[in-house]
Amino acid sequence: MNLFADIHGVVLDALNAMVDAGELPAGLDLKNVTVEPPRDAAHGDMATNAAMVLAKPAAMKPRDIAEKLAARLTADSRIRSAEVAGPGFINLRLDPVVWQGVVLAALNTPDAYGRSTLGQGTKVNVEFVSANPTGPMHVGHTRGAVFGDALSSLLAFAGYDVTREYYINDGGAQVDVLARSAYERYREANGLEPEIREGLYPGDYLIPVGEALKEKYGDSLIDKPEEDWLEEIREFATDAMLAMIRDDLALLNVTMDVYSSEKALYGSGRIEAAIDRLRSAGLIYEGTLEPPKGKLPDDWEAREQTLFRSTSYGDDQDRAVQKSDGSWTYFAPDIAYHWDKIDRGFDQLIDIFGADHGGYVKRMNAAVGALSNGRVPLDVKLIQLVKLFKNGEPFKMSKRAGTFVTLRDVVEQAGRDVTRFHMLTRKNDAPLDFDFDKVLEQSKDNPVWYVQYASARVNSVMKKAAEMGVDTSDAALAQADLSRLSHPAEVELIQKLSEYPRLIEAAATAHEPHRVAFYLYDLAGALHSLWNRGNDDLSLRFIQDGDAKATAAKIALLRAVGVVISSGLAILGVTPAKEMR
RNA sequence: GCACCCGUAGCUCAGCUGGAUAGAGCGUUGCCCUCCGAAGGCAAAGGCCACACGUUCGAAUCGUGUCGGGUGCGCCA
Repeated sequence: MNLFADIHGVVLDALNAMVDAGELPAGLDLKNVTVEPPRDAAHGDMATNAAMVLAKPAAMKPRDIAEKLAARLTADSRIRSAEVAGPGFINLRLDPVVWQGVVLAALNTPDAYGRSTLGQGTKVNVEFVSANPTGPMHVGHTRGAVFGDALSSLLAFAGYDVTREYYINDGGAQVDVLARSAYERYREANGLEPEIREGLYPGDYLIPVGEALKEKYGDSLIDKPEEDWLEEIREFATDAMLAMIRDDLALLNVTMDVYSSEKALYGSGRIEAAIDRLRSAGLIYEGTLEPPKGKLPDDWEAREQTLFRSTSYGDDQDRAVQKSDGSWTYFAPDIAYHWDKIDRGFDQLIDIFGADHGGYVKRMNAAVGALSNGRVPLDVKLIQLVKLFKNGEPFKMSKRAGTFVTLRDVVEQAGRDVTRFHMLTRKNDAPLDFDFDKVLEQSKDNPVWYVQYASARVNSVMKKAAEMGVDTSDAALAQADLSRLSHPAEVELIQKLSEYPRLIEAAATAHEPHRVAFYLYDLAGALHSLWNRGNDDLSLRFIQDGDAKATAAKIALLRAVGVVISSGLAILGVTPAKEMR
């Protein structure tokens, strides 16, 4: 149930009826007609801009359209009044029964309220994290992981068929570095002094890998040339790192549907096939790139290489797919990988990158556009940095000193729910502050706590009501006399609930899960506000001593709020709190 | 030099893809609570939405330009 969509439908029907009656010309484009909540409550419950949008194409005065439309709208039983205001808005006041219907919808189908068919089963692939399998995940990955997972849940809730996918960058030189680093730890496990040279990964996390290697190979690889062990150790170490990454993701409750390997693309002919496809479209050529502008690398020299004509698809310059020595650039398998996703039948692709990879957005868009003939849209979401703080002081990280903060550190200190929620309290392309103390603070300026507190309050009152003999099952509450929820403060809360389905669709369309977090904060505020009014006005308390009917109605509202909070938190991957401690 | 992101209250940020008098938290200033419906409540002050043009009935939102901040910029991943 989406109230705004319903009323939007009423407006459209009325407009069509006006066309039939000759009050409006035929063939008008109605797509800009909207129904939205007004900013000012004095403007009623909803407003439509129909008259203003249609005035010009219909060659009529907005107020003339508005008057006629308003008259028709009031014929609908859900609309109590429709008045023309300002430049041509029509302000609608709804019958109270309509608001009661919102509560009922939440009670009748708690798992479905807010769900949308917007996606219509569109197959969407969300690729995220895709951290190099060379070490544990750090804070930066954490934000990307939470964002990707929440976006995926949001899209699924909005009716899309979502696949969560991780692209394993196991084909490049960095996994060789991993192998060499692991080899040193293997030597260490065999009682030798490890030589962690500059450029190798010094982290302790490879020590157990070295020990596991010793268990498997004994000392048989000691003092052997690299070509004898590199491949085996690389595979062994990559597997170990991937297992570690899976464990890290599990800490956040993130589960991927598909892991795709870059390495598996090599030698399979798929890279060649992807490039050939571009070539047959005339988008591959041999050429030399202009030297980079600005600071010129001192060892720069012009070389001919195989280039992708990404400028045909909006990129600033063409991009190399093959190095001058004939081997692939990292971009080539990326092209093949995205083609593979297109090939698997996805209708939409979403990539989630760190903001430092912003320079690759255009070329990926170019590649996907070319490979799918424009059929498959790619939306690349960039995730900005997370700045860590402790007690308001910047928390310094240094990879070299081994003091970089891992995902595990964050989750162990802040907790999964707090971490997840807080990571979504900022738009993805805005930098995020993460203060280990503040996120655990119990105060109104901590959104996590504020929303959880609302959830706990709902729970505690429900429990109390049940103890007093109120039947708090959804079925029983749905029978309550909801017309008793007539106080403006109560109606206001219901109106907030009515916006949820609309919010879901907007957030899903924009690929912005943070909107759900902000909405929940708002909703929690509305609940707390009503709660606080109960301090002064006893008639607004949820439990009305000696008035079972009033209590039932108020508990029904409270439960409906609980339903929406749980629903929204579920999208964010956060477990609602039952009590605060 | 070019591209992308950003510029909204003193601070940190929202702003529902173009709607009416631009919002929240913190901070500031007043009242109130301190009877566990505890971990605060109510209210006020605070804005040329960086700037300038343009599109539109209507712009924080869209376009162009300028200024300021961040990021990236041959074969590295």
